[in-house]
Amino acid sequence: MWQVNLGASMAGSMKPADAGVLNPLLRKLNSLGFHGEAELRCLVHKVKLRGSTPKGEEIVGADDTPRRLTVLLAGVACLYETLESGERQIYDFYYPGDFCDLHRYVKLEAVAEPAVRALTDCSIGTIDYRDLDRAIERHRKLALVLWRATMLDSSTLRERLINVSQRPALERVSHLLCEQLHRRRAIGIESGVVPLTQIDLADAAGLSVVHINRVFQDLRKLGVISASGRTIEVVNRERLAEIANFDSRYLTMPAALSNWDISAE
Amino acid sequence: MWQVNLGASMAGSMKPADAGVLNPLLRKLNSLGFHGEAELRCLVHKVKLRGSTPKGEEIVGADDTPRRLTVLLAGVACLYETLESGERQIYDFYYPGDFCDLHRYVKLEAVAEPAVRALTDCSIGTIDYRDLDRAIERHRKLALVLWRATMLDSSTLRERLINVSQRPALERVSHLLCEQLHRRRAIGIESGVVPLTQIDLADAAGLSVVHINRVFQDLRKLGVISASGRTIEVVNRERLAEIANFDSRYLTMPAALSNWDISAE
DNA sequence: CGTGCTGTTGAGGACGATCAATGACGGTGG
DNA sequence: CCACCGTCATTGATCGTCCTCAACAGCACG
Repeated sequence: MWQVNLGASMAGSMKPADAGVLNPLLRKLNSLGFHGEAELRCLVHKVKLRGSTPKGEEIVGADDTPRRLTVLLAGVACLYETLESGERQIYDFYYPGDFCDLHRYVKLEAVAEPAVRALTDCSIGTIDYRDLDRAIERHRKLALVLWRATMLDSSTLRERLINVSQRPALERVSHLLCEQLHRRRAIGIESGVVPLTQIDLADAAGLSVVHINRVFQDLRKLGVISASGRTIEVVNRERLAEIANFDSRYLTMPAALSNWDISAE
Repeated sequence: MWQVNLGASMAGSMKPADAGVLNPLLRKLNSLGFHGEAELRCLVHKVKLRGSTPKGEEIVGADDTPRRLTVLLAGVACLYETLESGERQIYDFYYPGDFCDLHRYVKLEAVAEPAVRALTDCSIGTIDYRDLDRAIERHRKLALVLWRATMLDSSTLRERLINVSQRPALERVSHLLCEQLHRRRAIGIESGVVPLTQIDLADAAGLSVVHINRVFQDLRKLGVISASGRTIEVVNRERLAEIANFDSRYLTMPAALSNWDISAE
């Protein structure tokens, strides 16, 4: 774990080594409406890189007392909770640039909260709350931007509820796959591979693994996903989106900036 | 619609007429960790009372361009969405003091968003975004407080997802009822009456009305709810909570204040 | 005194869960 | 290189929860 040094360089022109690592975060902040070199640097400056977290490992525990914000920089993780019954419910997936535990920043106090776990090998960065506090103090718009980030999560969560509550299995799984593809594309990954297991999808869809598998057979028969071994690969996005009745709007934040731009800057 | 005048009086000592109306909001802000006369007055001052909204009426439309924040002052409302299939999914219930459309404040731009509808006769108040912006500017902690309010909504939403995704019907309905009782108690209503229809519960639980009805029969046989006609009344809370496996923690915000108290005041 | 909305009841059927094996793959250590 | 093990995927059979359709009853409203 070491402090990132951006030097005098700007985000976009960072030295390749650092730039590559933190780019997802910059991209994310941008998509949330946080532009401007000074502001960006102010926050990105404070990111401490933590080692990589192997697949299956916990990134944020349920009872951790939060002292810093976690940002996913590479890999795929999930927000989840394990119920008394032993079932795991996945609330959300995280991709590079996503904040893993923003919900704890405003809540504080170690109430049992959902945890975050690596679904593939991940690498993460952290920002101490103290640094975050100071950054917000300096650039008030940052509070709005982070708030917006949590509202995007809410939006995803609502969609997840619809998915689980209303859609039949085939549509449900398709929808989930569509979401993954869309989010990966948003961070520059064009491939149709979804690096999750059927188990992960089951826990997100609220279906049994067995049934997920049967749905996969159907999707293969429909020529939507590849029949190859382990890895899930979508080979026909259009068809998939049709089946899923997918509307990606819930995943993106409208570009318009808030009143805060006028009144609070 | 008229501007509330608190005069020189403080929140707690307002003239009965006004005090009664705005008390739920004050209570809510308090529970979110927003104390202090000046701060409270600053915001409450700006509330404009709107007439009462009859049961069934829409309070916030799906495509409304938001210009003001809506606060529920009396009655019960819900956040919902109507799907292509015609099904209604209820995401959350609102009780007096709750903000109905805080999610729009940070999102802006008229994307289709969930709407809010009155489930009983309601009365609401509004705060213009401009006033809200100014209040936040003056008392920075207010941004945190409102952010926290949205995070509480998220918490409820996660619980709703668990409910729909993992719990069998009897437990599911019981859980929903427990939540209503708990939230009503939090605003000072001790009665066991839940002023919702079976239809409302069905749309929140993701179950058919028919099945909800059957679950109700069971709950009556178990002596948990009254057998009387229309109104739903819980007569044995303990039993209900047992059945539901209810843990109310997701509904309340830990009292602890944020770092912002130190760094941003 | 109809007309709606909500609640109630019955019958039949579908979707998905559960249980129980088996297969395939990848990594590990001998 | 092979044997072993754990994880993940696959398949079959059975069962149960909940849905759908359909009809009717009750209360509340104008």
